[in-house]
Amino acid sequence: MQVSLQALKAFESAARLGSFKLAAEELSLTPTAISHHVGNLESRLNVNLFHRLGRRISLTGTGERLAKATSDGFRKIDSALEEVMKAGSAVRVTTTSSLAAMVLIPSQHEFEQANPDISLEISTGESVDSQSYVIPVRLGDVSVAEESDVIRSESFNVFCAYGMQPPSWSSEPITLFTTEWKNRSLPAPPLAAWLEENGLDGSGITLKKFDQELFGIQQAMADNGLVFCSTTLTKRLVKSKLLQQLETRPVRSDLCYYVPNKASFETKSAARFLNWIEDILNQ
Amino acid sequence: MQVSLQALKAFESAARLGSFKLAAEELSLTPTAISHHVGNLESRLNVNLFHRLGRRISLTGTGERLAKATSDGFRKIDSALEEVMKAGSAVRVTTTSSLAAMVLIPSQHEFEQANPDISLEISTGESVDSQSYVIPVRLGDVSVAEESDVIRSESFNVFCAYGMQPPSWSSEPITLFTTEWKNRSLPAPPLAAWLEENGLDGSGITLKKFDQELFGIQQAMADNGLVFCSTTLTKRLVKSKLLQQLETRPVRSDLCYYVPNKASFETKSAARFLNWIEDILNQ
DNA sequence: ACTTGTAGATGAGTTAGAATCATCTAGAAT
DNA sequence: ATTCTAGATGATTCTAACTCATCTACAAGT
Repeated sequence: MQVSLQALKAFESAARLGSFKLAAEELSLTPTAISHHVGNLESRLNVNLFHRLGRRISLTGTGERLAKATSDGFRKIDSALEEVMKAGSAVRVTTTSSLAAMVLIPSQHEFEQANPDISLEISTGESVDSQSYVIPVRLGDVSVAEESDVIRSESFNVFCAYGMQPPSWSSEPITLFTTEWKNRSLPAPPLAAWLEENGLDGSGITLKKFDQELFGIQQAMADNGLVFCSTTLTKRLVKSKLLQQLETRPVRSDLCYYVPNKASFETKSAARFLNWIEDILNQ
Repeated sequence: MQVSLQALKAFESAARLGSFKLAAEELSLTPTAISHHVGNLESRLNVNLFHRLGRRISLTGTGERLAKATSDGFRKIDSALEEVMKAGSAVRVTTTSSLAAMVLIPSQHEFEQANPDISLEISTGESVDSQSYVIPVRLGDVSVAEESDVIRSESFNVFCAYGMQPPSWSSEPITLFTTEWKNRSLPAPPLAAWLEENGLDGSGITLKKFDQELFGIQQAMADNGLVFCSTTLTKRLVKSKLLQQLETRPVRSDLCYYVPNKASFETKSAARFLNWIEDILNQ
């Protein structure tokens, strides 16, 4: 290349700010460096870019044209770069309220401790800014998700508050919280399969339904009944003795957590997050 | 600055060409340098820009986005630069047919000998590409042109072919070529003033008019008569003994050659040309 | 008119980082 | 299996970018 890009950057800055001194400050250089760069540029192009009126400078016509183009060009490059840098330094995740509240947010601090250079942002609901660079962790049908995108297949079981006496299924009346998704295309929690697996007929059970697993789990923790829900969401609560799993056998469901196009996330931060969450969810 | 512009340029080139090797050729570097630059960029941004499939590379999504923006940005800068460089290495001049044919073109070679780094392009008529960077040398009214833009005030006199006997104004019938500009707003050649200055009454003179001085001068050189015209145009012909000036007194006119906004031409080439032509025209 | 301060130019000297070289690896072609 | 090509990696070299020291020109106080 004929002229150096740094010289152009120096010129662009000086042109925009109307001063070598200010340009030097902006680029963390000395005014001398700017002067050299601009001089170099002018002699290579055989054109005066600035009028020198003693110690005051002003753009020539040619200078103005060049400045406009370089400013536009560098601005374009800078903004793209900023985008990419944002993507590299932070991981943004959207997911369901339940996974966020029960798993991600409680573990957020731990992740950031282990990865001090990455800031983790967790949000729920539809991502407002439908930017790329946001990692969606979705709950969906295993048959719909790409196999390689799945990070956790869901099993279901029944849980109660920690330290409670597990109920005798036949005698007492039992309140069981479960979930009915707003989104009807999602497979329902496999309650029937679970009853069968555990030889129960479900008589004496009063079902109460929420549209998010989160709420049922909270009810169970408050000892207002049992909850039939995902083992993924409860693992942490069981470990920290806020919830206990009944001595029943869990059943697999058709639900899974998956990240669409998991392999398409190129940042090292994203890769670290994805490895981490897969570890967390699968023990 | 966080990332170096040269690294971006290397990346842009590699992305566009799909190969480090080709990028290296384009930028006159070694493939190693490209590899280092891209690697550096990736680690600074914490993002993979290329998939490495063995010895084949392909852009990641992020890489593609960044490549698009950088390509656009650099292209913009490059094209502006090219414009400016063209302006710096060549001088383009438009002027009247007469000045071009009688003065500029005959001296063109001399100018290029003296300024081997500058190529001089001369054209006549309206400049088709009304680009800036073209220097118009106009013939006009001194009272219209800015004083500082004037490069030559016109004087008029009568000329004949070299070696001819100057006519005796009273006895013989005389053919005198003169000019009537197509553009009627231009001051006419000061023939009346010239006759008065030289104590002649004009009887016995047959006037023939062209719309360009050029033609009258050619007629005179072909010894078909005398020509009343600009001393500027004929100076060279007189010096090279193709034309001779009569022993009459020249008269000043309101015409002049001028370059609109002469001071606005910032290239060194333009400045050299303007100095040179001013020298030529004023001896 | 004489300081004083500021912005930039200029030339010499220093140094960071950019490029190369040497070496290595993986895949493609023969 | 061998060879060839494209790229990665690490050590070394070297250029050009930056700074420092010095100088000039102008502007604003005093």
